[in-house]
Amino acid sequence: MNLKQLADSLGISQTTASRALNGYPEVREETRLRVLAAARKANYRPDTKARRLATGRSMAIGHVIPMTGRTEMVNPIFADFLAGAGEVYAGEGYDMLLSVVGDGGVEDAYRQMVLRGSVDGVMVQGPQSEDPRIGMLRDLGIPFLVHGRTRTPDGYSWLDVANTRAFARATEFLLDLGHRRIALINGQDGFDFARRRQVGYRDALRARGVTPDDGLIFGDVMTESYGHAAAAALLDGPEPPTAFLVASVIPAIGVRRAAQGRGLRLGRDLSLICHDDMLSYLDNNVGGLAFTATRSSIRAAGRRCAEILIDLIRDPGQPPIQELWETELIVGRSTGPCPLSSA
Amino acid sequence: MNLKQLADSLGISQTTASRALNGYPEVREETRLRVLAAARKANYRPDTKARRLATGRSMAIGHVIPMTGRTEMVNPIFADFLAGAGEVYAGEGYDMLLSVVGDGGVEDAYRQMVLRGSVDGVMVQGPQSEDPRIGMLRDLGIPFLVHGRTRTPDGYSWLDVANTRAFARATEFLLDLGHRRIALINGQDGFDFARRRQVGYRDALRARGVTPDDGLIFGDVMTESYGHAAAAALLDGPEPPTAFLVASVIPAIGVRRAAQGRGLRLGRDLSLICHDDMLSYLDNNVGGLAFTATRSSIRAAGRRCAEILIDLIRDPGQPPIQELWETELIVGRSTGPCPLSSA
DNA sequence: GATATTTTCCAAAGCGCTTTGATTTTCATT
DNA sequence: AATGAAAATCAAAGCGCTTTGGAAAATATC
Repeated sequence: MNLKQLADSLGISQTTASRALNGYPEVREETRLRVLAAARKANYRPDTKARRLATGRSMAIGHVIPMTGRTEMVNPIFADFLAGAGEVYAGEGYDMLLSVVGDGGVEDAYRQMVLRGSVDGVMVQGPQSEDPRIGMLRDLGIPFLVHGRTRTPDGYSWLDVANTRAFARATEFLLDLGHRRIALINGQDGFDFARRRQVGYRDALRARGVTPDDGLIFGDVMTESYGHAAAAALLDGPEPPTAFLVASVIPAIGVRRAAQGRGLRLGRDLSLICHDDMLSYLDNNVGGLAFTATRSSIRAAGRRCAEILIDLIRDPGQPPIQELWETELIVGRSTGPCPLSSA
Repeated sequence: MNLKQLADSLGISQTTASRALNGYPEVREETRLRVLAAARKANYRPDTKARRLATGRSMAIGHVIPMTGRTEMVNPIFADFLAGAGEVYAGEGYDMLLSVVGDGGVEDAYRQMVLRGSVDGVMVQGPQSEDPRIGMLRDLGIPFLVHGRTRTPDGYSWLDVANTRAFARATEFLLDLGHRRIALINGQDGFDFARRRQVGYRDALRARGVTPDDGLIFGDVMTESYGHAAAAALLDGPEPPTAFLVASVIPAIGVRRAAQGRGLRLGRDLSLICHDDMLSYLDNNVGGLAFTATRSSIRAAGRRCAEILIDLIRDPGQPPIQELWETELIVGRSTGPCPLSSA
């Protein structure tokens, strides 16, 4: 059943039928109801392929999720972000177009989407400190929103959490508890969020007269086993840290495993603060993991990013929208005074 | 730049240009090269919106991911499955259309996609034992593939792991180690995979003369805190189990936390086997979590599901394709002889 | 060299919708 | 009843591509 058939069956023109369905005012109320009723009865839905061509809008937003490295990992954080964004898209009538590609193909995936006119806008996740996608998308002239920032975040729209401040505060919190040897189990080098977090950590240490020790700083893809391996190496080393600052609950679980495997209890023998993206399956509330954490919902970020991007699509002329979210520092049971500080 | 402009700039017809680009034989090799060169130079890509309307194929496959319950959780397992499927789609020129909807809107989301002609086929994840989506999709006459099965898996295409056998084997393994009180920390009731796993568990117990105890069986959304809560309740109860059979590494991490919080070490004081979907960020290999596990890569399943679905789309007349995957039982460090069995 | 074939190209139709510009109908005004 | 304005409808063009049914050019056959 297509529009023509529907219109014919009612003895009206396609134009009128189309207008009735799309809520245009220039159609008599009685006619509109007739059309609506017939459409419902026939289970008619306008063909998106035709509608998109006719309107020139594809009513879709592109996401590209990269598979990182040899093991082809897909960040679970992306899933919650997608869920948040997807919620908003659904509500606003947009489709989400997802492209899963190897690390090398990310730029090309975006270019394809845009050049082929498959999307009205694209979302950029996990920007590097210098990220070629941003210049490319600007050149292509497509609305886009970056979740995160680059080193010099000017001239484009983004939403980010205040990573530097979050990690500075967390570091200060540990310093206040007497910790001096604080390890940073960071995300992968190159990502700007990791850079900013390290800046916050280093600045906070220096502000208290503690010289950052490069031997305490690790950076890698944020898996459980990475957290375990890093913590194991440090704890078995000559000068183990008394506290850990960890970039995500996932490696934090690995750190905890390493600690407990050595008979160390978090919050007593060892302190840990992690950044908590509030992943739904790894809930870190009172009944949950209960890590002390800097917290910010990645799903809420996804929702807001979707809203902003749709806004950008609807009004492409406006100046860049930039939004910086503060994190909460919530105190769990994984932190405590430095056991050596009285010694 | 559109096809007409490209053709005009070369002084040839749209037809010829189209054929040259799409690799049809009825165009001189020299002409083809001219067209290809001009297209590359102009950075031309055919507009998907137009192409889709013209061909009648949307070259897209629909996925619907539900947000479960009040807390609106999105299964991280879906992310790895999507990644696997997405890989194949990209290689075959299909787009992935993702719809994120509340539990109640799943059916409607599928119906929308199909009726509006946005997709050539759809993927069904996480089927319930009786799942209305299957009848609906069959009625709609769209190619679809189910990852998992319903209770009576006839007349449609699916790919599933042998859940019953996997959990029977795992149970037997624990029985062999002397365990008799084995808890089942299952997935949520209603999902067929959970039902089948429970069947495997119960059958294996009964086959050895152990009467299943309903007090040892839990079922819920597979979060970390669920695993923790269930294990805590059991361990603090009057007759704690000596072994746990857990539906996923995520709740298994929660079980481990509950155990360790009570001074119990996995593999010595308490045994645990979980099902491992081989999530990339929660790798359970030698260096990783090292749970004894029934293992099957969800990402590989995603890949294979995509292949089958594309096959189904290309040749819709064929009989249903059904594939049952066996799991591996890999022995980690979380299992050991029942400490009470000698008592 | 004339005819038949094959190869190469083209004009035009069509995909199912939206939207423009014109036309008809209805209603208000005198 | 005549006129003008507003409301409701329609025919047709157009979105950018693919594809059908010929036509023209190149090649083969006699």
